[in-house]
Amino acid sequence: MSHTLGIRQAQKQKTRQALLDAALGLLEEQSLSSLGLREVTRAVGVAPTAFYRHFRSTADLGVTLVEEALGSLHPMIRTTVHPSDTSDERIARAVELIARHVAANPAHIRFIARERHGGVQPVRAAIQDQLARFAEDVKAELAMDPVSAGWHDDDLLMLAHLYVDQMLMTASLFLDALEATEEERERIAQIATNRMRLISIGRRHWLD
Amino acid sequence: MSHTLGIRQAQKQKTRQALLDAALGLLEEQSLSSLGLREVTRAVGVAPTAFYRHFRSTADLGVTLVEEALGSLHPMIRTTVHPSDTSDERIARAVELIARHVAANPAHIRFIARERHGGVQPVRAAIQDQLARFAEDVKAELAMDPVSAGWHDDDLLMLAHLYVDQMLMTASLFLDALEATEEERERIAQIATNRMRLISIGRRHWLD
DNA sequence: AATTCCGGAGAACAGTTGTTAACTGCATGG
DNA sequence: CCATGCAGTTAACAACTGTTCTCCGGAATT
Repeated sequence: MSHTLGIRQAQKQKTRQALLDAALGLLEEQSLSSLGLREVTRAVGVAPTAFYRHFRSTADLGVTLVEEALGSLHPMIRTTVHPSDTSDERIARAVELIARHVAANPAHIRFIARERHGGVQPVRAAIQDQLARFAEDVKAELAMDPVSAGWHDDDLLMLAHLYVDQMLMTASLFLDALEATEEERERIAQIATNRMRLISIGRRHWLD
Repeated sequence: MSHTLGIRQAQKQKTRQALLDAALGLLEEQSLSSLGLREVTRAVGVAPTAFYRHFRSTADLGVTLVEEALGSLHPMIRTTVHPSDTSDERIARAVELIARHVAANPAHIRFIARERHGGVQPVRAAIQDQLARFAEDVKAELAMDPVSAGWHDDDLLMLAHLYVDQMLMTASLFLDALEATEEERERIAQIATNRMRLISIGRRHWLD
């Protein structure tokens, strides 16, 4: 099935990835709406015009970055929310997993948090789209849980979105604490855990 | 106490406000990190150099905008969260109030949501600072409620931050639906209400 | 082996940016 | 009434931007 692509397309994808990586790096200290295409090509060491061989504009590149950052995260989300063990265990696992993911891919997370409400409409739309898909995933997993018996479909989706937003908030908190001490990060993990716990408690008593 | 300032300082504050207003308008379709000072002065109809009489940089202007957008909101927050009537009544009142505030000041809210994780550090810091103060306000009001008896201080602050974040999320949702139909906005209000309700339920059963 | 394809380079374009310096006119305080 | 202060102007600066067109070299195709 997998066709080893010629050295031509290989080179193309290589510079394309270099452009994406360079852009992601530059976006740590600015927003996408101020990212110039020359800036990116300069960072890669390539002519400005080469940019057009890969992206129509920086906004287009941004949409690709959204895909790169969130596209492969769906399985991760599903297994995390999957109702297998205790609620508290699940929460602890989720917080731990978020902390690891942020530490491993800080630039991607920062990009998403920044551009979710950023100044470039297509990118905003792409992020909203991915987050909505996350919410659908979460909803599907929540529906399997016996706790969700008797719930309205709308309320289940509401809760799913609440969880997704919470995960992003948590990620953003860890992001700000990347340079901080171990104790500080532990404190943040504790707060994030308690937030999730409180929401889960609300969930259990929703139908009272 | 109030000293009517001379026609000199009056004119100065007038153009200063014009700069702020023009910037806020331009920021509806871009991020602060891409806002140029010439762009702003051009929109006002004033020489580029005049900008320096009022702000050191666009980042400086941004910090002022944060103050303008959030500075006067503290009393509003306190009275909204104040434990006077039923929890459900309080929530309905809060959602209604947020909807009105967003409809009345969309640009300010958009600016805050956008720059909260935006690319300009001083502005980010100013927003975080204001939000932290909101959380302190909310915590103080929550502490008055008998429901909060026996709560740890940390958990009370955790809940306060959760409420603050929730308000901003709700505001952002209303923002995206400004152009939408009345029914759509009503649907969003319903979802936001349910989110708050679920959190409040979690709060009531926190000490179980 | 000859030809086509195409990622990237190079140069040039009109227009933009932030910042500087020296100025002008008018409200202000003595 | 006159001298000072100061908001805003004008002009100029080097540096930067996105985009177009033309070209090159080497991989891909025939």
